[in-house]
Amino acid sequence: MIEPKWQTAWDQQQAFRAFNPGEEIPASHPFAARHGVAGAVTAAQLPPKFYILDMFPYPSGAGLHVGHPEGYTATDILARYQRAQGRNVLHPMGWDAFGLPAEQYAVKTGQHPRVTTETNIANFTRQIKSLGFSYDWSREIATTDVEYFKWTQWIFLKLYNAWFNPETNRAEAIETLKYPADCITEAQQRAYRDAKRLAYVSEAPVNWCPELGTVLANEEVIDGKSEVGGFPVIRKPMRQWMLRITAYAEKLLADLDTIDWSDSLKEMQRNWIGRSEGAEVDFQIANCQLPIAEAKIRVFTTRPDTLFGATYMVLSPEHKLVPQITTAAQKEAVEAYKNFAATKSDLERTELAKEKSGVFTGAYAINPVNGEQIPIWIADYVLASYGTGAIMAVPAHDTRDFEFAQKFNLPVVQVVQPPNGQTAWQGFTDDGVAVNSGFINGLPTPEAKKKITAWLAEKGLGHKTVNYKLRDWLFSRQRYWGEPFPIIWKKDAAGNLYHEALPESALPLLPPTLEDYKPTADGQPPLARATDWLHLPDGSLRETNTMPQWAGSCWYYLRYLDARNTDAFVGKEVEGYWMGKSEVTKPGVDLYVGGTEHAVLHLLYARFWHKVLFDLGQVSTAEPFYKLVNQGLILGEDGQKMSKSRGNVVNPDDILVEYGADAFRLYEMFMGPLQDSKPWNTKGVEGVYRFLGRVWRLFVDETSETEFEQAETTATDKANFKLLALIALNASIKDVPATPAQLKALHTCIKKVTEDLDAMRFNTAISAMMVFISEAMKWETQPVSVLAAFLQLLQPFAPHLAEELWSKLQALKAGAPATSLPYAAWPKYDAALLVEDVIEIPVQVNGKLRDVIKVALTATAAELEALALKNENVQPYLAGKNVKKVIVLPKKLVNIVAV
RNA sequence: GCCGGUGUGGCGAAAUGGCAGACGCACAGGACUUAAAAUCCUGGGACCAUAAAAAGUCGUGUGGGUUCGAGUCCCACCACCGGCACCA
Repeated sequence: MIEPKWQTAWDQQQAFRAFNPGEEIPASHPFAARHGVAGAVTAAQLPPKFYILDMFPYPSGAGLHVGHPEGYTATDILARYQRAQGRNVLHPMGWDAFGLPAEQYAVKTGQHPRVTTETNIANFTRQIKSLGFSYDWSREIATTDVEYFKWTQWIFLKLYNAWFNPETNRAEAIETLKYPADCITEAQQRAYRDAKRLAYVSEAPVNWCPELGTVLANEEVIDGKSEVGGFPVIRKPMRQWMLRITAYAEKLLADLDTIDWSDSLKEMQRNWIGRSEGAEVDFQIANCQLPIAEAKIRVFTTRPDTLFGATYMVLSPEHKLVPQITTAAQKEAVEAYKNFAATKSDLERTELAKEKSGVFTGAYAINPVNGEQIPIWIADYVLASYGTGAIMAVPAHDTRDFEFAQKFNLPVVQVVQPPNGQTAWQGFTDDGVAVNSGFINGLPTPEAKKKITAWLAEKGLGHKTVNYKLRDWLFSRQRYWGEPFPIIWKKDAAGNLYHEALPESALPLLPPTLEDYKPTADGQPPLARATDWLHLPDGSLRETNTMPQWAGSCWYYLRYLDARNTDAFVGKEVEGYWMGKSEVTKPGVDLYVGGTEHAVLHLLYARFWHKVLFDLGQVSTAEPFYKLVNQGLILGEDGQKMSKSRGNVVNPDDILVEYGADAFRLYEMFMGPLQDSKPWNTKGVEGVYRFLGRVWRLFVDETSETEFEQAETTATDKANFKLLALIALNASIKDVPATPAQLKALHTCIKKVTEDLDAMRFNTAISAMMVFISEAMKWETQPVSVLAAFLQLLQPFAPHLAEELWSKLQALKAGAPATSLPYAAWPKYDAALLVEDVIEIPVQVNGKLRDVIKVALTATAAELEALALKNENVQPYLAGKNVKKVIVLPKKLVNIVAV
């Protein structure tokens, strides 16, 4: 009964509304009372902001499991803590509501995905609200709201109408693009412009998943299978929308140093971006009919120092020079191999990876450093999409080249001497000393690289360069339940298709109503079924792809700032206040908590969008999320990952019925460090439930509670919160001054809880409160002031119980006006109250503990040494030995070194 | 293969280089009760010893090292978890 009472009260008061600059603050709101502000105030008049964000959930039909509320509880505790510390706390919640399950359900039943989505959101809302989180629900958003995805489409237009200017090193409006001299006609300029946009169309082979009926981004393909569902993925050439995230590779990498994320997460992003420094080198093709300028093959290598050891070259089967250099004799074999490589699915490519394959083209290239003719092969171990799609093979010092050379009997020439004479040079890939390498002989690898790169540059044969593994982001999906692209397709006079953006005034572009959500018979996306929608009066066609689920989650944290703004995706002043940096506030989101599964997808995409918006002057920080913490997985009671098939899923609803939200919250935090994975144990919930019971019994008079229980069982109205008034406080609670011992217990607890919350050590904070309660239970009288301070510490963890007891305690305080607990100023500890007069000092002999002595705090080093040496438990260990040295750390320990 | 992380009682865990195991679960014993539940109190790393204790020895994945002193720092190895993986 306590929990619904307070949840209702918080709702009615809008207790956790976060106020924007310029927003009307009701004088009756506790925030106004705490900070002495009311009415509309400027950003400068508001207290410093604290933006604490959860990764918003996908509202699935299954509802919450116990993993979701772990992060939410942690952020809620900190939100409440920061509120008590006097911050203006922004703590919002919303829904990542586009997605496949609702669409698949629609395909099966014909029910509109929106209906399914709304039902699921309602269920999630109920579950989340039952946990007593202090979200500002007035800012709730769903990515599927028309008013939300209008702005998602708007941001897409920003990307579409921007290009990355390498000279200024940032994105700029497409209008600033200068055309080359030979770009004259409208069509030429359009083609040039379209090729530069941050959102562009590509015809490249994509990851097609037949089972899901859609393409997937590289990041969504794991081991040749779809991340969702584990279905096979094949490569298929298709026309697709791409986002030029590669233009931001360097910034995405470099700015990791400016944010407070875990090392492992940063490392994952670094690996994904995959920067590598090296050189591009041109190899002339021997005896070639092509014009001299075109008759060369450019390769990328991180080991230019091994150039003397390049004994053959390999092109990817898709390389554009392959048809031109292949000799008549090899034509058939090369064609066959190309077909073989093209039809292989990604999965097969991975499986066949162990065995190298390839075909000789019949052509030769000239090694620029020694003029030797080396054969040119094609092989699928060289990827078309990385570097230049061609390599120089140095079998002696590259594992893959070595395997290939062994299989096809190609020559292997040593050019690096391993530093350790024992190591075989064949297949040695680390740094060493250059040998058999002409003018770089004798140089260690780093110097050899430098010297030969400089030599290549001087001769015009090559230059230093940087490559990234990161690929552009495949941004279109063949789905119904996603944001439609605000794009139309037209034909020019010559009959060529081209695309054009809708004007901003045409937003939002709604998806059409459909009877059938399946793709069309000829493989077109479901939107193509809506012929009325598809065809515009002027003969142009709408784009039928939709955006991926990531689109909505790329910027939701910005919409929360100003969720009901109809004029802009976010107001400028509002954005500046919540994301801005000051002496006390961090730039961007102060704390973002979510699962590690989004390490490279969501977090990379969102950073990319944010950087584009930053370049375009739409937001004020270069990074969206200043501090990020990944909560660990909660495993089932069997220590296995929770899953339906294992039958070890714990439903929070069941725990709530049995133990209540406060115990649930407390247990989730008490299990262990937030970042660690740990198994669920319902018995553990009982432990913290017992603790809350002890808190309750410390405060409450037993007789009155019995009366309440009787009244409750006979009451007709189960939600009659007034019955709670029957419960009286324990007679031992009095408005009297606290004793020194009581103050010491309290302030020890305040110190520990405060420090632990600052460091996000929730489990040890709870244990400190347990220690305090055990202590307080022994007291004959409990001063109101001490218990009130304790309730303030407890409030972030167990807000319902704390509020109820607080409200009763306030009545007992003579004359003091009732303060709203969530806005009561966080207690400060007084270090002077914590000092002991007599302390215990361990005494060691040769590092082993032999006794513990009690001494005055003020005992000097000399006194401690004397006490330790004559200690009777220490004496036996000194017998027959010389005391060589005595280490004395006043207030800490004594260690006697004796031999 | 490469990168990152983690190894502490029966279990979840705690410990600025300074008394290892706080707090909690489970367990055992006791109090209250006709009884049970709830609650309260007590105990608890292992070994050795003992009627019981005290004392003692060992103990933080393994093996070395640094230090007066190591769960904590360094080196090597093992196991598990996560990520990447023909990226030249």
